[in-house]
Amino acid sequence: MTVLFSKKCEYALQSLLFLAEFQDEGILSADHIANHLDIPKEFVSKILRSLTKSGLVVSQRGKTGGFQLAHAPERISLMDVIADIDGTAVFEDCLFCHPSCNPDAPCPVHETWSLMQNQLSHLMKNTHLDNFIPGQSLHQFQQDVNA
Amino acid sequence: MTVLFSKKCEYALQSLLFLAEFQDEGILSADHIANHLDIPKEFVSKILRSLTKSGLVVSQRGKTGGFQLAHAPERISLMDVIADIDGTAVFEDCLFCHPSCNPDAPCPVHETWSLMQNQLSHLMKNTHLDNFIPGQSLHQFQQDVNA
DNA sequence: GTTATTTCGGACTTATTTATCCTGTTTTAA
DNA sequence: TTAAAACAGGATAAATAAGTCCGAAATAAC
Repeated sequence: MTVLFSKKCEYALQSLLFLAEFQDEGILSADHIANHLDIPKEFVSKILRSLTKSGLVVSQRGKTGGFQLAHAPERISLMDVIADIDGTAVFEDCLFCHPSCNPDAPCPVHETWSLMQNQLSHLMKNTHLDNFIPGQSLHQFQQDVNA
Repeated sequence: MTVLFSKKCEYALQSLLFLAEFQDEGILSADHIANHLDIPKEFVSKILRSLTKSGLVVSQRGKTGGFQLAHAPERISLMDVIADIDGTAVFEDCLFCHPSCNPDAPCPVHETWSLMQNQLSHLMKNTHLDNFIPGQSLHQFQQDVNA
């Protein structure tokens, strides 16, 4: 039932994509974001606070407070978010091998799986928040996937 | 911290790969498998029992009992195992979209992500247990990944 | 200054996954 | 016939992930 990323990471991605899309509106509260994404408010709040700590967003306290991207959407990659929340094991570890498998004594699919991992990793690194804003071009994506 | 598949699925794959590799030795006990894979014995036992129910392996009770593949290794794909244990959501659901995203109103990476999912799905469907037995060719893999 | 609203941070609860235990049944071999 | 070894399966326990709560500090508007 696992779906590549943790719930936390999924919510983080969705929240940042939301912040990117409505960047013009300035600071947005956790409550506002949670309502629009249909995600538990307190959970979003907690996740955004941790993203604040790691520097991906900036926060403002007090009435009319909330969160905002720390950098331009085109400078925040999906990998930045994923690495911060879930880590990079999914892009590095060989899943199908017996425990003894390693680069020196690889299992038969080691190379192939590595290839898939590299493609995934490449896609995440080269996909930025701005690619999700309606109207953006898909050129970069198509190139990456077919590379 | 999620790594594509659940622990259960990972152990299932490793156990079946082990059964495929040592198919000549006939019935192997959960204890034997667990020892070689360094996985909790009772957990392996439980997983193999559920695989017995779904027909991927056959079991024999009593002293000298154990498990064996229900079909030839070349007829069991990784997808068979994954679909049985974890389901296929990871190959179908769009993770990056706002909840409102769907094929009719796709988010900007919908197509690209679908492509990645199809590649992954294709790889899992076209990779069979026999591909992991030492000495097997990698041709089929390389074709799939680069297709 | 007071009040309302929001982030901050930690403690807490709940749900799910992972792992273990125990009792029963089956089968083999001595 | 009996003992040992193994699967069957439900109950339980431990660990992790997901989600909630609350008091405190900050800030804007009145």
